[in-house]
Amino acid sequence: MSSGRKSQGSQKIEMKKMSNESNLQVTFSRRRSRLFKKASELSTLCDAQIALVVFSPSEKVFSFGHPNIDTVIDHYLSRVPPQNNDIMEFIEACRKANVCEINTQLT
Amino acid sequence: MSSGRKSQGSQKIEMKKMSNESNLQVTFSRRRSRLFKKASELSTLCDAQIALVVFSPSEKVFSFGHPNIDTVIDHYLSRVPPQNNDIMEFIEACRKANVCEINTQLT
DNA sequence: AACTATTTATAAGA
DNA sequence: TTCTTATAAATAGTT
Repeated sequence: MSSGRKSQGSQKIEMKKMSNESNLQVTFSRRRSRLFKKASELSTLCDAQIALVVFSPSEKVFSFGHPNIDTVIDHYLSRVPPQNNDIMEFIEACRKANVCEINTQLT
Repeated sequence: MSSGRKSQGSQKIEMKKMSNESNLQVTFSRRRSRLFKKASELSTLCDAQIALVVFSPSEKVFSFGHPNIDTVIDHYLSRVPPQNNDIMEFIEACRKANVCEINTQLT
């Protein structure tokens, strides 16, 4: 006769790097997409600014931002050194323009 | 006598900004902490590089990074313009040193 | 902050 | 790889 249950359902797993490479790939793909979904929901429900960047073990990059990832990253980076706003603005302008007039005198 | 059920359990909610400010605060706090937990779990289980920044509606900032948020952000930013690596390296060096020798000749 | 009914996520197996 | 299934975790509303 049948062995009964087809599955034991979700089991707790140890919080350490998964050793089985195939399982790791599946888990990464599933958890990554759900993480981005949750980030998106949080930004929608609560109007929160969010930046999320994930690199896979194979260096593929996934990103999400609300309202825009670069704006949020700029916001985060510029928050750190308040005394350097001139330079931060210059750096942001460089990155946005994708070109850098490095001889410009700012000081 | 009692009205019976104490709760109807989790109800689906519309995916739009919550109108009730008090509910929004509670939901933001709960979902934010779970989002960071999930990000941390993903980085642990799959050894993925992750950067997560969240600004609350009141501008409080929360961040997480594995192995380090600045490393991941640098990685993300430098990835964008492959033709501008000299300038990107210069910009990163500026930010890390928290000072910028703006007259340096790179070209 | 704790409770609870329900929904969602999850891991393993098919 | 996609689907199923039993279990675990998250969630929204209430107290």
